[in-house]
This record gives sequence, C-alpha cells and structure tokens, in this order.
Amino acid sequence: MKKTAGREPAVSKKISEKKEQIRLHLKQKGFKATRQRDIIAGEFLRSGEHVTAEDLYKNISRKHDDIGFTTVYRTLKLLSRSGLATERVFADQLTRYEPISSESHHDHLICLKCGAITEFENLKMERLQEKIADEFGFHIVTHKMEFYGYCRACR
Amino acid sequence: MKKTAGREPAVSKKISEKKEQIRLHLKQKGFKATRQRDIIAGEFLRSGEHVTAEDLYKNISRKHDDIGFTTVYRTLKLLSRSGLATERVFADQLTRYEPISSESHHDHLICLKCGAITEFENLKMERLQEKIADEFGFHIVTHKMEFYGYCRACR
DNA sequence: CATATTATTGAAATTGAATTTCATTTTCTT
DNA sequence: AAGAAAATGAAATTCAATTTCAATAATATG
Repeated sequence: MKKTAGREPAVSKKISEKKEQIRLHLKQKGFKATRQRDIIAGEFLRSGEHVTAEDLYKNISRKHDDIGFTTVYRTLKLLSRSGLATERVFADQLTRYEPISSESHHDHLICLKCGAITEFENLKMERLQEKIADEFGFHIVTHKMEFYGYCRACR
Repeated sequence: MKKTAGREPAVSKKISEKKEQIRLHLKQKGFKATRQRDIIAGEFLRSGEHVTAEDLYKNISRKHDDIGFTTVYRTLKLLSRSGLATERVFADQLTRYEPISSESHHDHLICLKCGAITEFENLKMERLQEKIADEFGFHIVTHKMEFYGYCRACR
C-alpha cells in the first residue's frame, strides 16, 4: 500500500506548500500557529483522503506521542470550519475528513468489499441534478451522491 | 400540518391492508404476532415517512404508555431486516425509517430551513448513474443521493 | 525581553443515539 | 393447560462525538 521510502520531491513540495497555505489561512483567521497544528496539517495532507479523526490520530501518535486525540479532532474540525477540509459521512457512520482541493465537488464510489473509496465528477450529472431540482422549485446548496457496490477488483 | 379528523376511508383501508400484509410477512418469517407489533406497524404506516425511532415512540406512547422505546426500536429494525421498511440517514445523523412501497428506489430533496424531505425518482438519473459506474468497472448495489438546499416555500 | 493576555492543549468527563442485557411476560405449540 | 420459545421493557452498555477544565504555550504589549 505504501510507496517506497525514497525521495518524492514533487509530492513533498506540494504538501509543504499546502501546509504553508493552511498555516497562513489559519493565521489570517486569528488562530495561533502551533507545533501540533503544523504536524497535524502535514500528516493530514499526506494521509490518504477520507481519514477519520481516529485514523489520523493513530498515524500521528506513532511519531508524536504527545499529541492527543482531542487536538487532532479539533484541528480537523477547525480546518473544516475554515473551509480547508470537508467532513463526509458514508454508510459506516464515521466522520471522515478530506483536504479541500481546488477541484469542484465530487462524488463517491464505495466498495462494499474492500472499502475503497473512489472519487468522480461528472458534468452531465451536475446538470441533470439542477434540472431535477428546478422541477421542484428547489435550490440546491450542496448534494451527496454515493454509489455502494463492488469495484473492478472485488466483483 | 395535520389533516382534519374526519373519515379517510381510502387511506384507512390502505393502512389496514398494509398492516395485515406486514403481519402476514412477519408470521411467515416465523416471528410472533403481538399487540405491540400491531400497534407499532399501524402507527408507523400512519406516520409521515422518515420518522426516527424516537419520533414514532413519542407518538405511540401518548396513547399506549405501556409500549417502550426498545420495542419500537426493535420493531423498526425487524421490519427493516425483513424488507418491509428502509433505514436512511441524512445529514443530521439520525436513523430514519420509511415503509417500503412497491415503488422503485427514490432519492431525496432536503430543505435546510424547514427540514421537509421530498422524494423523487428519475429514470435518466438512474441510467446516467449506471453509465458512470460502468466507466469505473463498478457494479452498483445501491446508491444514495440527496440534495440539500431550500424548498420552494423557504427560499 | 519580561510579562500579561489570550488561545491551545490533552486527559478525562459528558453526551446522545444506538444497541444489548436480562428478568419477566406473552405467544404459540401440543 | 403446560411447556418451549420468543418478545417485552427498563436499565445498562457501547462508542463516536463533543465538551470541560486545569495546565501550558503562543502572541501582544509595555
């Protein structure tokens, strides 16, 4: 699952850039820059997407046993409230977090066997959604669309 | 919100029919027919859709203070497991139940202001979903689609 | 640069919905 | 009507999410 431990300049650069971005964003909003938030933000960006607070806490506490669950949890909440992360809840009822990217809203394919979460976006779908909502005089603010089933590997 | 208290022969008939249907279904599956299950099933069918176990319990306990929350909860679970009801979880994280109708799967429009839940189904949407899933080699078992926003009355 | 102010931290406590336990009661079978 | 099996309901438990609070750390200010 994990890549080899060699250098990954492009990826690392991206992460440190994003990390800096987060730091600035938070600063700007009047929050304090702390060692913990730095580590948590970094690890969050590095982690696969769709991590739970618990997941992230476990990852982090391996290297940093002085960072508590509460702080990880609160930092994820903080990032979410600040518009830098998104909370999502799938069928297992756990709250998962995902860094906000510049990309537009996306939806999810969730494998019932291996649990893999694949993202997709589809313009036609967006248009159709708007059209349907219009028919009901409904103004969509956000939506949730998830497909549960079996991925290519598992079916 | 509530209709006048007059006779509603058509609706009542439907409910007692469905109630009988449920009773038979359960019987057939080897469950026992009890006074409580009768009352709960009847009230469940009568209740607006998308009730929580708590909602239903409150309704029922007004008239039947000997029926406990646990039994309401277990009956809803039982109906769900038996394919006579569906569980759904929306953004508020509460589990809601809905009687199964013969109609096909439907999706939901949820008003962020008044909380109204409107159902819809759309064939084009279903087809598009299949098409998208196919592109990923994904086999859809079930899906979830919810629009959050403002209904005609609230916007 | 010392210190006051204010936010953050982390352990532990709390919450609240969901679920389970268990002694008692009810239903169904024979 | 008696026994076996299932259902009931109050209370207990679970578990993720959230809050509390005393201690600590970061920033602002003199």
